Amino acid sequence: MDGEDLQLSLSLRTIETDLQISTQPSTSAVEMRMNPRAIDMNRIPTPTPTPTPSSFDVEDVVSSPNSSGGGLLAGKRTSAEREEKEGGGGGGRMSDEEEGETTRKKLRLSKEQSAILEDSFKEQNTLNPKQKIALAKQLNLRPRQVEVWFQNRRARTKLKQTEVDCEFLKRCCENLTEENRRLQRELLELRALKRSPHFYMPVPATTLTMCPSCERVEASENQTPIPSRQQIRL
DNA sequence: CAGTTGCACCCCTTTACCTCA
DNA sequence: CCTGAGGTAAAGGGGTGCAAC
Repeated sequence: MDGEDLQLSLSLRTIETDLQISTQPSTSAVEMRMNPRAIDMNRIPTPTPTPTPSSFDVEDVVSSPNSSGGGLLAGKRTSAEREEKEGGGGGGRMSDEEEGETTRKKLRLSKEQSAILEDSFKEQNTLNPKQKIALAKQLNLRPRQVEVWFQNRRARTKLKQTEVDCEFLKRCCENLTEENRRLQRELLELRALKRSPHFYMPVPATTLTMCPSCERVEASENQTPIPSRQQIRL
């Protein structure tokens, strides 16, 4: 599935779930029960009287007049986001009064939102701007939130993969250590055998060659009584 | 054509908040 | 009820690619 297809499927899902979302409270009743203080940060902060769910999208999309095709918005600091920040949303310190109203609260994405994001991530772990906007609209989140979620998700994936790789290398290391111990033991045994007076007696004109893969010692006729370098070095 | 600038995007690290044992 | 640990949304900084000038 290429980007365009994903885009189409996302758009379709947007339409589908828009219908569902519109009939559902954005903060689940369960969440509110669990945390009565919870503010519904999943909703776009819209000026009070007439909440228009899609109004932010319009502003966001037009926010970057310079953007050429690939970069409608998101990324580091779009003008819309800067405005958002300066308007009091973001990191900078502000008065207590302001804080009470506009401080970014740590939101918890609803299970439904997380599930949809996960599904999208499974399809594609990066989003183009259009997909991001569509997904944001579908989830009733800001595009920047979707983008951040994908960034964090990629980071989590990478961390997990690193852990798996680390575990694999650890096992390799253990196996090699064990193999090393085994070879050391074998070496000692062979040295002891070499010191034994009967070592050369039974097979005077024969040398011992060990196959490194099957670890079998094979006796073979040899013209020279002295083993070559390729043969076992004791 | 090379250099500069602005923008968008990504990754990484850190911070701040939330949840749970 | 308090607290520390773990999870995670979000911020901030640095690097890179691209288009316009």
